[in-house]
Amino acid sequence: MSGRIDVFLLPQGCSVIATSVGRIAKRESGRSPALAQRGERIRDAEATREDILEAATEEFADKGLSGARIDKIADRTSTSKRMIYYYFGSKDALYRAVLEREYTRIRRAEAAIALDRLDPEKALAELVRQSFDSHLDRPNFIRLVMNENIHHAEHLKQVKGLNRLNKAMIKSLGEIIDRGVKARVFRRGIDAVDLHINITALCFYTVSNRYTFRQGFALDMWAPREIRKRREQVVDVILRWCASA
Amino acid sequence: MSGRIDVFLLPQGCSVIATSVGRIAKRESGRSPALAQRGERIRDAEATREDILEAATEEFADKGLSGARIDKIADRTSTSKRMIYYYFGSKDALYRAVLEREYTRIRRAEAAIALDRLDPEKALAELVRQSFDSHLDRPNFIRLVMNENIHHAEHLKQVKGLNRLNKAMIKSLGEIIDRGVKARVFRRGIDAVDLHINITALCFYTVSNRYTFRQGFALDMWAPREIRKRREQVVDVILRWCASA
Amino acid sequence: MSGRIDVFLLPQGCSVIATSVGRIAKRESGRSPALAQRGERIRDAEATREDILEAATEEFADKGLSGARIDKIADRTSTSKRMIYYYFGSKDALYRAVLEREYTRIRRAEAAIALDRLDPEKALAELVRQSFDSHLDRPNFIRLVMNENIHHAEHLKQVKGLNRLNKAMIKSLGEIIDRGVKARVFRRGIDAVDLHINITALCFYTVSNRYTFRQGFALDMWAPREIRKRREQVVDVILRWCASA
Amino acid sequence: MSGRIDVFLLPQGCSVIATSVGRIAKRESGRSPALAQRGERIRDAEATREDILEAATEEFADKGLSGARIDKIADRTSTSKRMIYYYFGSKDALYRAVLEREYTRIRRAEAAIALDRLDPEKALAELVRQSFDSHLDRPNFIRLVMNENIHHAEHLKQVKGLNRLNKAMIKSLGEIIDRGVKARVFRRGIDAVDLHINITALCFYTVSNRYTFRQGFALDMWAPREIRKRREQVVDVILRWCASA
DNA sequence: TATGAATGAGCCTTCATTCAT
DNA sequence: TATGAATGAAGGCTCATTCAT
Repeated sequence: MSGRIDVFLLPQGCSVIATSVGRIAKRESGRSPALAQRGERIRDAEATREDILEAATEEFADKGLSGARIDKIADRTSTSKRMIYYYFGSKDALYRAVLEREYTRIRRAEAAIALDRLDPEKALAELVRQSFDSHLDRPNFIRLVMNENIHHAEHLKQVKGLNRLNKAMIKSLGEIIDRGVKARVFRRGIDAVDLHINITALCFYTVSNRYTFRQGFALDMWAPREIRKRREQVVDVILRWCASA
Repeated sequence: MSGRIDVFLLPQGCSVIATSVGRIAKRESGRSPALAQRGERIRDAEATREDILEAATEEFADKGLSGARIDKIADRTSTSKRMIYYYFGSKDALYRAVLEREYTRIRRAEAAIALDRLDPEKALAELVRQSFDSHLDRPNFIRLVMNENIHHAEHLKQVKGLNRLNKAMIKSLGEIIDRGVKARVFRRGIDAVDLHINITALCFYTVSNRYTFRQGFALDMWAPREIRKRREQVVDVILRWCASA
Repeated sequence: MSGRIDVFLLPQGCSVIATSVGRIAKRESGRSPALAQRGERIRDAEATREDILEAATEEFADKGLSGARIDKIADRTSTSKRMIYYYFGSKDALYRAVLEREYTRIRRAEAAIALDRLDPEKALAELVRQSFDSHLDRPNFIRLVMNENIHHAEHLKQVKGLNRLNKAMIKSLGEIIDRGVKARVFRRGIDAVDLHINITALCFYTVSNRYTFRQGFALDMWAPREIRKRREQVVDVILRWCASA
Repeated sequence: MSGRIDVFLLPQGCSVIATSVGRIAKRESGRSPALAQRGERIRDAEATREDILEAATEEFADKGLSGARIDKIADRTSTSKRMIYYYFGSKDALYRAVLEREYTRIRRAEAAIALDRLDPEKALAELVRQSFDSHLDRPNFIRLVMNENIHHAEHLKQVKGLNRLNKAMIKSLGEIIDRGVKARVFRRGIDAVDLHINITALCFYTVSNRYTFRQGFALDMWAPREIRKRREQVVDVILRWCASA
């Protein structure tokens, strides 16, 4: 149950690694009854919280904040509606908890170290691929981000410690650029934040606008064949943009 | 009746020109009384419809379909809530009317002809700039598109005649590419649809993810200075991707 | 344009003859233009009234007073909703007009004279059959009567001159009874009003409770075969009740 | 919990016994606190349901489905409008629940056994009297049935298990007829269903058409004196119809 | 006589939230 | 920690009716 390690470029421009935390098992035995009970209680509480958050994430991603229904969330849950209020207090607070969890679920990328061993072009290509896959793997998160942008990020404002996450990513990108410039494979003057924006824009759009695109072009950007082609194209766009000469 | 001519790359990939139709003037003179009276009636009805649509566009873009309030829309209007139902029948139908209007308001680009006179690189650069500006000028439309994507474009499906709009844009891009390849300034093998996706992704993202980006980076992509820089950067990314050698 | 002559036992116990007044032809020629125009106007007005009443009768019978929709009535009409108000003033007034028309459309039965020539038993049998058919032929009227009873006949109260209609019927029944008693085929002591109630009850129920009966018995009382059988049975019940010995 | 035992001839032809279940008392003692508490809860819910149904029956009988007002129903209740939706979901569903309750509230007639001891004529007379009284006692039910017939029983269709109720009544009637034929007091060839229709028609009409009758005849069929007379007359009509010779 | 546009009142229904146990 | 019952506020929508021409 390690969770897959997952490099992610935050839509706002942060490369990270997500560990998909599975639901904590409800009961574990082998302890003194009292302790076990207490432990179970705690675990149960955590499990219930997780259960609710999981259901809420689906619903909020699907319907947006106002479109989501507490009743529907409760239905997807093994507990009752009342518990949602017991644990989270209100619909808005639950939404913020979902938002926060989705953002903080993403962890720093130890994998970034591995990139150091590759030559700059391959490192950048690999980073772009990982970013692309990370976007593709979490459409619910993308939808939550879209939802936040529609609402001027008014709820995200109340979630703390976001920009900390981005610094590491920018640093990684900066290092790769520097190495590339020294190796004369990348041109001078590329800003790490700009690079990040361009990578993310190309990745994000592929996931975010799937449905309206399909409506206008009768072409599904998510078909396996299209996706493979698109991923390499994004790599191509980025590498050509950075290339020297 | 000119309105500003507005090249627009539909998020799904269509370059067009939008003519922002303002509210039709209520009274025009110089006709026989009977006809004028009849004309006024009709114009009043049309004006009321437009009035409602304008208000609804704001509200729906701001709050999404379920978050929008008919009462709020009525408040922004010079008429009453009842009239909304008189003209549109239901909230959903009003939403679809807004969607349809926002999409069909965009017209074919006569300006495309002008691009023919420029050399391929300048023509492409100009097209990208126009696309960029078109996205920037219509944040409400962008938000409606985001909203549709969140909801799997289920409402857009009911709007007819969308892909027709895209063909012209793809054709324009294809012609520019061809000219560029012949002039040996663009490399071979660039697909017009791919080019369109890349242009749109970079433009769309700049507008769509403004708020979450600002939250993560403490940087406003829409500040005039940033915008000017970003527009040229998008041009740069695209031109480098197409460039030969 | 005679219309069928139609003996009817009013649900409250009145045997009458209805002449189904068809819609008045809209245009007749052969007069001076001015007069013709005026005439047409008048006829048109009458025709419009009839048109509306016809449509309203259907709707009110089908949905009841509160269930009926002015819009629906207007749709069934060749004129507009506005005209309904022009001619009748309000929904309630229209309903009363429908009620009054349905009741007064029924005329005295000249056919009753014909019954004089038959011997008492045959005369009574014939009267019952005519009553039965009259009920069967006008289900809309039956439904309006049911509706009135649900609402305690509060609207019927405002319709004048009803009981006048019943007197003739009671008189006819009385005469037949008298003849029968004299001829020793009917027993003494039968009250004409009671007789009328019993006839009407048996006829009315056959029409009025068709649908709930069908639901409870999976048997359609209106099937041609059933109807024929039922009609003779009603005759039988009444004759046996009146028979001497 | 006895309720009055009430032989009823369903308007579609079913003789039954109704037990008018009043509102269940809110508190009963003599149990363990926990159980009692749980019990009270359940009883409260049931009591609330009953309370609503009782009020709704009045309103629907009085105004019909579309004429009835949820607000008015709530006003007659000790709870709120919101609770109506909590328990029944919609106005239509509430109406169906009322219908179902009114129909199923009627139970099989144990009293029918008692009829076995009477000779056939007295048994039939008694059955008719009971049917007559049952109709008289439940004018609201009669009005609901009328309402259903106006609307082609479209809501009754969705209520299950109706015709089961009728079988017992038809059986009882059949047995009495058979006994009467054997005893040579009834003639041969009387169909139980026909008999049932005739009984019900005469009873139903007395209740259903009270108001229009009063309007046409200036005579109240429900006046105590009239009622007593009418009841015996219905018995008379039925017995004469069945009589041998 | 006729018509399309407009409207206020009120109705059915939903939703997030809290109470009592 | 957990639960079914209860609720006020408000939202979408409908309806008979009237206005302006």
